[in-house]
Amino acid sequence: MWTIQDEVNFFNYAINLSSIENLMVNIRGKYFAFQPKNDDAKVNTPQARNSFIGSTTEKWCKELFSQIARQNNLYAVNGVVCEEIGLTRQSAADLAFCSSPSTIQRPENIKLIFEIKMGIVNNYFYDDNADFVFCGDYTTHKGNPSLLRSDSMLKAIGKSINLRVDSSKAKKIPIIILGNSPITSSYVKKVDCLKQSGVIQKFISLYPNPTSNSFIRETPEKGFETYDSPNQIETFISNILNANMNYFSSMMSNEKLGRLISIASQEASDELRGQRFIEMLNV
DNA sequence: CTGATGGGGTTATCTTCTAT
DNA sequence: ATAGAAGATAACCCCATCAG
Repeated sequence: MWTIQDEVNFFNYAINLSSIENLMVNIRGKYFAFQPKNDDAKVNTPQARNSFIGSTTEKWCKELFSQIARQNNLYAVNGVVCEEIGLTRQSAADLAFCSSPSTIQRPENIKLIFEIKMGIVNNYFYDDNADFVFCGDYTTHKGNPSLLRSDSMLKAIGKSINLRVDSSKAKKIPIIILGNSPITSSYVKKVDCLKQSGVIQKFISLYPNPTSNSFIRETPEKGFETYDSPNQIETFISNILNANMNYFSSMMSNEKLGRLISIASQEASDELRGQRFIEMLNV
């Protein structure tokens, strides 16, 4: 799971590829990951670390999830492209479970899509020994990491909707959002509604203890959950991979809906009735 | 060049607190 | 009871990077 050590590792890795000026903000001669909450210095904060942290968290998730993928006879792949369902080269899937390790995939070989919205959560400063030292959780600095940002939530929801409306070929692919922070109270109802309506199967925080203050650990309908262990993730992922679900949506009159139901009801089993109904919706 | 993505800094607006 | 401060929210903008 996500820890302070992962964030320290990130800075130690990135400092070799970049400079401290590109990674941290200089406040009166001292470098910080974020400006502390009560600091009033007018500082110019670099944006250069963003793409570093983006690629790092995507690889981090691949490592965490690849074992689970293999247990299900699948591969965890970063940057999956599938034009048929709207995953272009410019807007690939951050991480997906596929039946082969290739980044170019056919829709039927993509079994699960992850959208990753993770970043540096805690604050750090750079000390005289060139070490990155923890100096407070996300409540102590001015940044607003991961799923706590409203527009990160909107981006995640938007990308998921893009997949859902681009073609019906993605209807069997569950979508999961991965973060490393809690969510705000204003998104509690929304994530449960997104789960209920099938657009997004779950928002997950991979950071079990982001603060000692109280925070939203999960929502009533489990549209958002904070996971404490890889075991929990494994159970959830295996269940969702075996559920054989369909995404469907529409806007139609009771009459038309009733007509479809009565046609579907002539099939011989629940399995076939469900299948027939979904087929009719996708015309 | 354009346009998209990444995380995240900034700010207008609204709500809540605090000191009269 | 009320004015102003402080805090929270939501959405805007930023900029490095990459693909085409």
